[in-house]
Formats: sequence, structure tokens, C-alpha cells
Amino acid sequence: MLDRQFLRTQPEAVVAGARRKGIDVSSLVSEWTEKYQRFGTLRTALDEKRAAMNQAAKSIGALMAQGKKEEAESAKTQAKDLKDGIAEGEVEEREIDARLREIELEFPNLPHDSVPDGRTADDNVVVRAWGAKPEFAFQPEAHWDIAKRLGLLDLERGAKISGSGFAVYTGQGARLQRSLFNWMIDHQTLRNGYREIYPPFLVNSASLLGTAQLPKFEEDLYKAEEGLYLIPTAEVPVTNLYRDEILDADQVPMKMAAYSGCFRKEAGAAGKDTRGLLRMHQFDKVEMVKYARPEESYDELESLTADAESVLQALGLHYRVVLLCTGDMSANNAKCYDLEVWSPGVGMYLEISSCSNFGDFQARRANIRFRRAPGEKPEFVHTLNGSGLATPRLFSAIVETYQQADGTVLLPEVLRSYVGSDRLA
RNA sequence: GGAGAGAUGGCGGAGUGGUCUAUCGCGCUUGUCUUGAAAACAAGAGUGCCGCAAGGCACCAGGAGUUCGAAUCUCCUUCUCUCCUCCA
Repeated sequence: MLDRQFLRTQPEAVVAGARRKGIDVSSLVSEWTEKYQRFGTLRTALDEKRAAMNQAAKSIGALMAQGKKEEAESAKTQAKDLKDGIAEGEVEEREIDARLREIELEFPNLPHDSVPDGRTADDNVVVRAWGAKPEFAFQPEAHWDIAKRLGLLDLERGAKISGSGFAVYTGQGARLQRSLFNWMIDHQTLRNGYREIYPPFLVNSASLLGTAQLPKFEEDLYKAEEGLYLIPTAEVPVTNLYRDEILDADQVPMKMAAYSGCFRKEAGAAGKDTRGLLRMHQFDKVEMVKYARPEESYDELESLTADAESVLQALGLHYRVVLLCTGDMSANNAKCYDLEVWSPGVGMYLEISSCSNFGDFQARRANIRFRRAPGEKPEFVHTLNGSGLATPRLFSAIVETYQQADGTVLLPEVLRSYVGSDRLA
């Protein structure tokens, strides 16, 4: 959500910011402005009437106590008249308030000044790369071929028991998969200082409203009974942990990391980059979430991105860091880096992490605040999150990068104690 | 799933229709005192919106209603606790 004062005083800045993302909000902004003005005058008028009525109602009690029954009765009829006038206005007040909130939930976040303008992924900027593409003395295989040969995955039976987009990890594949998120959560908590959270995988709609998956992106979510949704990312439960709370100064910045399953319909993405493990309806991920002070949040984004990169570095995987342009970033964030890992068998850079700063956009929706000092006014925190990392593409990058001429996969050092072996064979 | 009891300010806990602008205790902030702290005493202290201000309005889990007036009465929802049932 955007600040109402900002919307009121600089509507043209909102329109211009959204336009940078390729979103036209001009008609929404003008409807909002009109409704907000009406809301203001209505509210003031109603408040005055309420004040008069409160006073009248209060006098009745006093008159009754003094035994002045007749005066009390006439005050009653007077108050009744005032009340009728208020009731009408209250209906309109409620309607306008509901519509204002509806509109406010529709507005996208505005991009930060440091985000480059652009329309598509072609306009993204590669800001740095780490390592180099590995050289092979043979033709490297794609992970789906390696996995088949070594019995790491069973995609056919995954499709049978659940549907396309659901993978079954088998044998050493299952063990590698489990080792990966075990090691990664250890890495982010023990090495990088995040507090570990193990969240529910189903959340209510208020949480999804808080992180802005709802109301706009409902078609991407699996919905369960009882108003619950399967989480598309641990960002949702973890960011919402302190919803409607005011944190003490020493709690901000706060760093949390969580392992979770993630569930996405991926509606509209069918057919594109979907082979093997490239795009799943269910996958596992270690997610990092930060609450930051507003003046520090862009520095915190840099360190968050570095923490995500440290996973790839420890595994020795070549990757690049891409700053998304305004047209390619999501509606909700203010600045976003993608990490793209090199996948030698597929022959592509694969998006494996998104590290985003949302500014106060989510914090306003979820009402997450902090107080700098006792007695001071609460302020919204800035929220950030980043994958650290998602396992399916990490799985494929490892298997493809470390495949050997003899058909085995040599495991990176850090994983060996987790897997209990130095190679998949 | 069944039966019952609850939800009040940072925490504990009163309040069952009219100075509730919510008693009291703990904790918190400031002042007096002290070299400093503690103790004692005094004062202060919620959140949001409107307003230059004075001030006003709303908020006692959430929503709807009754009433001139609701923390208090009615209905719905959510959550917590106890007992029963079921269960990894």
C-alpha cells in the first residue's frame, strides 16, 4: 500500500512511478482522489454531528440522575433526530471507505530511483558475475538425463500420482534434495546469523493480503478448504509473523530464515522452460526475510543478496546477478536482484533467487511497525526477502556442473557430510 | 466432531446500560532525593484519522444489530482454555 498523504499530495508521482513499471493507474488515482475528498468532508461533518449527539446523550444521564424526567425525555427526542441524520451519512462513509481500501490494495509499489527503466527481461542489467562457466571434455548432459541414468528423479510417476509439474525424488536424489535444504538452513542460520523459523505451509487470506499476493494474484495460488491457501513461498508466513505488532527498537533489523515447501499453479507459464525440474508446482526453498529500518533497507538488500550469493559460492556454482528493470520486476517490490545460476546441461542461466526490497509497501498492508525509542511514534518497517535458495534448479545446476566423464556426479565439499558420500553414482 | 468457559491497555486483572476521557497492581518514562543506582514520593504515558491550534471522532478479539446512550444486551465469525471423542 502507498501512503495516503503521498497519494493526496503527489498523485502525479504515483501515476509516473506505475508507468515506469508499465502499469496505468491514472483512472484509479483520479477515482481515489475524488472519493478521498468526499470521504474527508463527509467524515468531518459526521464527526461534528457525533460530537453533538454524544453531548446530548451524556446530558440525558445527568438529567435522569437529578430526577428531571421531562427534560430528559425531550433531550431524548432531540438526540434521536441527530442520530437519524448520522445514520444516513454512515452508510455512505462505509461504502466510500471500503472502495478506497479496495483501490489502495490495487496500486502497485513504486520502483526505487536506482532501478533502470525498461520493458522486458532484455532490459535487465547484469551487475556482476561470479566464477566461470565450467569446461567439459565431453558433451554435458541435462539434469533430466543424468537423473534418469542415476535414478535420482521419477518424473513420470510424479505426473501419475499428482500431475505434471510434480517431481518424485528417489534414492540418492531424495537424499541430495534433503541434504540441500538442511545444509542451506544451517548456512543461513549458523553462518549468516538468521533466526530459524519453521512456518505453517497453509495460511489465511489476511496473510496473503499482507504480502500482496492477494487480491491481485489469486489465480496463482492453490486454495484449500476453510479459507486457507497453500503458501507460494515462506515469504508469506514469515513476513506476516509480526503483522499488527509494534516492535521495539532492538528488534529491528530482524533477520529470519525458513525452510518450506512452496506451491504455485504457474498459470500462464505452461510450455516455457518446463522440462525436468525447471518449473514445478511444488518445490522446496529456504527463504530469508528481513525487517529493516527505512534508512537502511537498501543496504540491507545488498547484504541479503550477498547472503544468497554465499550459497552459490560455497557450492562453487557459476552465477550472475541481474538488476531487474522496471518492466520486468513484480508489481509489489521497489527493487529486485535476481541470481541466475549457470546450468551447463540445459545451456541457460536459470533464475534461482529473487532478492527484493518492498520498502514499506508490505508493512503498510500488514501493519508491521517499530518504535525507535519509548514514547516515540511507531514507524513502518521496510520488508525484504530473498531465496536462499530454491532447490529444484539448485539440484539441476549441481548435477549438471559436477557431472564427470565416467557418468557420476562429484559433490561439492560442503554437501558431503550431509549426503554421506562424495559422489552420486 | 460434542459440551462448557472465556477474549479488556506492554503484562496481570476489575468493570454486566449513563462523569468509563476504563478501577487497581506490576512494568515503563520523567522529576524530586542521591556521587550513581535502588527505595520512597510526585507527575506522565495507548493506536489511528481530521485540525495551525484548541479540540473533535473512532477503537475494550473482528463484524452486524438493539438503544438517546454499549466494554456491558442480541446475533454471526475468529481465536484461546477445560472436559469428552478421534488421531501422527
